[in-house]
Amino acid sequence: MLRDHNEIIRNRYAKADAMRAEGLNPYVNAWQPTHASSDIRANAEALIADKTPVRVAGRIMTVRHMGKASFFHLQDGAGRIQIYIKRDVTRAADYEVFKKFADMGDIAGVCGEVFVTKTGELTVLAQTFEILTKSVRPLPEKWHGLTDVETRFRQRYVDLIVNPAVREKFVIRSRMISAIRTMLESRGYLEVETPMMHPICGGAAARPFVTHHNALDIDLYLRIAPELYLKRLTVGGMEKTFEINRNFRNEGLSARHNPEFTMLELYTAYWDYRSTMELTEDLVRHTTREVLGRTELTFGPRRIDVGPPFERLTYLEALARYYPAAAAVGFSWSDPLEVTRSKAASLGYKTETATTHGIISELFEHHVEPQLTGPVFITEFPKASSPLAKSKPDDPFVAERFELYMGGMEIANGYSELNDPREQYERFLEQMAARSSGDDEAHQMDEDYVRALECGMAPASGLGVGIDRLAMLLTDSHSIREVILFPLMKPE
RNA sequence: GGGCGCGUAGCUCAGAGGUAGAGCAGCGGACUUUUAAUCCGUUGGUCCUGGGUUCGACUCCCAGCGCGCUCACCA
Repeated sequence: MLRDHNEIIRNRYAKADAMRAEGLNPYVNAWQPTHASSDIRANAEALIADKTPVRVAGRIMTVRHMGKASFFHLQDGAGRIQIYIKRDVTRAADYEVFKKFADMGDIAGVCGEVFVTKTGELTVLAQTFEILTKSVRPLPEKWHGLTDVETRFRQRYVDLIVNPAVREKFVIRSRMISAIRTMLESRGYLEVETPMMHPICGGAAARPFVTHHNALDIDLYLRIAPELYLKRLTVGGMEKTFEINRNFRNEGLSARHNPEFTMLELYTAYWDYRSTMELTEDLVRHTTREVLGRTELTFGPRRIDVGPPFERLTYLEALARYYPAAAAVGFSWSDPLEVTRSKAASLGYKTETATTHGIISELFEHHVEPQLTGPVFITEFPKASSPLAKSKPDDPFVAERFELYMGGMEIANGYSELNDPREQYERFLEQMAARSSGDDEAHQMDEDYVRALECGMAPASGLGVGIDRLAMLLTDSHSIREVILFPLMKPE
């Protein structure tokens, strides 16, 4: 791989060797800039007026040779600044270095005065020029850049060099997480870190990755969710906690799924899901305003405004509104399986799914979810699919649970936490029964978690937010891979 | 896993059963305010891999690999 050198690469390695032969280091140890390109732009008038020399460093991106003078742009972390290098101004030895050794893609340092060219571009007139790092591999061309999706992800470093919009997306992602963290801290939440390696896999319904600890000779699961550990902290008296970190699910890849993805989970003692819904709304609105400076989002053809109060619909209301045929049939969580199946069949929908809630979920995901531009809270999920959630006092089939939908995607999920140890134990038993009848995503029994609940967990409510999906919304990205720096790829 | 599509120079892309093409990049030359700089000249290829058909395959066929879209899965 590293030896597949073509003529261009061989020539550039030869230039690096030639530099060494002249006593120049093609990979210098350090070089201190005084200004970023953005600093020069921000202070342009003063810098031009007092002729203060500036030191800037960056990657040579476009070169225009004109005999005994050249223009090029240096690209640094903040943007680009044009450099003018000319024989009768630049130190003679440095001018020679530029002529003999500099290539597009090299990282260079320049010191000089700031001026404006006659075409009006802010420019540094180089008094000195140094190559700080020799680049030997040619960059993609300047017009079309790099568009090949596979190369963009496999060689994200090249993508970041030549596609400024890509960098911008990851800046937005970082600011988004920072805004979330700041807001939660200001509201008294404590950021914690819980294990990524779990002896018992729980907190969600998903297939796990399995690994092995040699010294203990035990299998461990990469976590599919931090939920059960965070609620142990609630038992321990940590009343407001959150964790922003990776979850791992051993499932297929899609535009909305990467096997490792980032989740915000938070827990608040003494709250129920209604309060958590309000917090979720604040969180999304505040973060959007903080990062984008507005509340309106463009997501493909959709316009999403997180400014006004979020709409709220129960699960079955949403099904009825967005799939009117289902309303006519009238689904109910309390229907026996055969009844639900025949109702679905009357809609022309045949399924092998073995539960009432499973069939209704399929209809919801297929017919309703894509239409939920939102922001909209869907509430009152079936208890049978929410084994860690508290049920509604007045409806034994429904859990106090909500999900937030935006852009046709599930963004967040929250509920009132089940804290009755006996009921939790029984729900684990039901999950184990489902597991032994073939549902390999059902929860495992977690005896210690039940023991923790036996100590008494204050009433509490929790929230999970898909950070990658939120980043997709804030950056108008339609694949999760656009907001994950190094998405999973098959090895080359 | 199924279906559809793609894989040609460093990059972006044409092409076609009979010598492999362009632009940009690169290399050589002219040019001291250019910015897709311009002008002259020029190098560069495992046409994804392996089989097959054929006098001849980059092209057609089969298989594989990688990628994309999509369906399934992901409540």
